[in-house]
Amino acid sequence: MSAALELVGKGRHFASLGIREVTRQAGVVPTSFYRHFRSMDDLGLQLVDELGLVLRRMMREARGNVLQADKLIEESVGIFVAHAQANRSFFMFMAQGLAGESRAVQEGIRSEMRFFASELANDLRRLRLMQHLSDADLDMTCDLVVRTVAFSLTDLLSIAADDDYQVGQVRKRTSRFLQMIFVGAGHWQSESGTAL
Amino acid sequence: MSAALELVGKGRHFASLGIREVTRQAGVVPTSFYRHFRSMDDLGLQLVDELGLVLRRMMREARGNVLQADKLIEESVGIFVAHAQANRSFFMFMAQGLAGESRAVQEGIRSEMRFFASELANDLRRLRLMQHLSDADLDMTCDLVVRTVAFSLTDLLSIAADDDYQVGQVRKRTSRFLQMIFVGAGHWQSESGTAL
DNA sequence: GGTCTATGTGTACAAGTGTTCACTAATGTG
DNA sequence: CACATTAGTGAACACTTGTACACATAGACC
Repeated sequence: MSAALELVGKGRHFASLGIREVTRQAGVVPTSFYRHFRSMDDLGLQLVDELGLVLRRMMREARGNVLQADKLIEESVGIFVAHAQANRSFFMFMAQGLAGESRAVQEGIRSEMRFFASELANDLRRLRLMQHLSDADLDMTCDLVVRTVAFSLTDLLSIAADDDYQVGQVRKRTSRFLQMIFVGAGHWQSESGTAL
Repeated sequence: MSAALELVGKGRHFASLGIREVTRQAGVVPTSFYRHFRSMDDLGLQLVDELGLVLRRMMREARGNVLQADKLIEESVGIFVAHAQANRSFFMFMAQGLAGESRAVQEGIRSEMRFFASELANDLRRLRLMQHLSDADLDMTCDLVVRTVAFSLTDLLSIAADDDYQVGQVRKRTSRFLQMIFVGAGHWQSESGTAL
């Protein structure tokens, strides 16, 4: 699994990896592959499971570190970016998998994102934020937030990991996106029938 | 090029396609490939160019058909969904390419999206909408809109093309996302420093 | 009609592919 | 200690792959 991630981290697409290639990178003979996985799709699925762990660690850290509510967005985005940088290959795999060729992997990643969104909704409830929104509307908002962050991932992964200026730009832009979404959420319902 | 698209439409990932496979699908001998393309990456780049045409056709239709401003979002999303359905393989290629393994294709698609966003901004200006936003803020808003729609693409492409109910759901959800964004844009600046 | 260009064909080759099978070394458990 | 399980090995198989080269054909243009 690490070997596959390393190859992805080097710019390869998961869908184009072969069994021999992965085992070669792992410094192991091709037949050994079958001791652990039935197929490449299987490996992909197990990677999705591990991705879930990475995301949960990230959530835990975010919950611990975001203290003052007025910088909630900036700090959360910062933590996200930091984790994405620290686990670049993992997040590349995630970005690839969303439109990948294994339906199962695709669904797995999608489900991780749903989980993430619902946890975010719970956190907002716990913090007594956005209390005027119905449950459904809060869920929708969080879904939109998670999608927006996920898309920023592709920005982040397409620039050099050590290009601090560009990374800063991505962080700033993502924060503003989220601010706009939350401004919209703040004025939701009251006028959701008007304008445009 | 059509052959490659057909394979993508069948669920394959572009990055995993080989020259022989594509030419086989095209009903032509492998060596013929080199008459038209230098490599698979090259083929991908030409597909991006053609994708640009598809997107422009879509914009033109949207501009022609969106008459009453109060249904602007619903109608635009409807047109987008219709085009995505009619050119499923093309849009699959686009979704794949965003996190694909060819840097050039990636950048090409990204650039098409930027163009799309800037055209959208121009249209809004022409319609005298969102006039309280600075140019930069309008651009940002349109960027966010385009990203949101692009992400909906992955929802759309992951469900059966003839599942009208689910397609309707995607359309409805996408519209609500955009509404929320525009509500946010409508209240931008005035209070962009407050709350959350 | 002769020539040029674009496209496609057939053969060939070295290298890489997924999978199988029988074998081996290490590990922890009774 | 004996034994079962787990992880790794090496050789072999039938294919598939990218690419090179010389050759064929059909249409456009003088």
